[in-house]
Amino acid sequence: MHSPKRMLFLDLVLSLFRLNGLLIAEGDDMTEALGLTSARWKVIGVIALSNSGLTVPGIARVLGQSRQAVQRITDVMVTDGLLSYQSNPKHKRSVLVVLTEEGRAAYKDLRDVQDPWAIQNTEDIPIEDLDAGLRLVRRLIQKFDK
Amino acid sequence: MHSPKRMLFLDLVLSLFRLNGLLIAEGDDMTEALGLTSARWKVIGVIALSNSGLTVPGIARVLGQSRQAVQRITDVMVTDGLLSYQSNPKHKRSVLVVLTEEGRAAYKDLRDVQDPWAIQNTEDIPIEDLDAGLRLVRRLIQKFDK
DNA sequence: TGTCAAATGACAACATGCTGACATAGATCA
DNA sequence: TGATCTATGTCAGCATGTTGTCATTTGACA
Repeated sequence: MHSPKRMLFLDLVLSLFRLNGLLIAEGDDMTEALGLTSARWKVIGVIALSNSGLTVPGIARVLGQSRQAVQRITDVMVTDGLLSYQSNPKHKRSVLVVLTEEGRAAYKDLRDVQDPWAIQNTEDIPIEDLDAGLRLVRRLIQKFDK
Repeated sequence: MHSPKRMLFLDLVLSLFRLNGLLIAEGDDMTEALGLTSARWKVIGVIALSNSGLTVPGIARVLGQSRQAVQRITDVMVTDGLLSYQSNPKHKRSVLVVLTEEGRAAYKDLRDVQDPWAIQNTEDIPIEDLDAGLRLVRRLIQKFDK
């Protein structure tokens, strides 16, 4: 008991909570001028990265959130003109969520602030460290994502 | 642009969001039978690990959250008998938050489920990997925690 | 000591996540 | 085909986080 490994892991988990909060705060600060929030640029990012259209439950699966939470965000974003719903040939009720012109512009603006941010905050971190970290995170995700 | 490092970092950030949600879900499942939630065992953990007493804003600083959010949680936990407020010799208004008997019992129960969980989920991960991951996370925290 | 900035408590409004419940559409299979 | 299970939309309730505001207490400093 009190094995170093166990303590290390619990420390890692608590630190991840902390980092998560800081990253969301960073993202919110960064996109405040664009009228975006963390919940919104997550959705915009997922849609922009998908080739074919995505449904609301599809976005939720990518983000690992409930479809209801995503639905609420997308509804507001449609009202705000960033997204639009497009009839889905594969499903009568479940529409596809796509970026509007305004949404694509927002994604470009997002990239314009996000890229320098990413570059700046990794310039003193070896790429091997980032890669190893990503592999560990993915390994843990796979472990907990049942 | 589109440098591998930048893409790697953004991928890492998105994966961290995903992992954060999964860890909270894990914690909630694990402590459901104890009548705890993620917000509550975070608070209990912080208090249990502190030698001297902590004030509400102090807990908030450790967790990296707003004092208002922590205040609301602790108020409910006092009502539920897990915590109690103790007059603070150093400050007339800002009381110390301490664990009650019931709170200490809850912390023990928490440890009883958390320890096996930590051991089980790290048995196939080299301690060096965990250590490297923690160092990376801490490095990023330091970068964003102004 | 007197003043003033920072810390704290308290309250409100709001954003974002969750789960539960129910009806309907889609998919699977005997 | 028909029965049945799964996926989805929708609405509701709730937990947890944020920010903003204002009064009060602390603490630092001229």
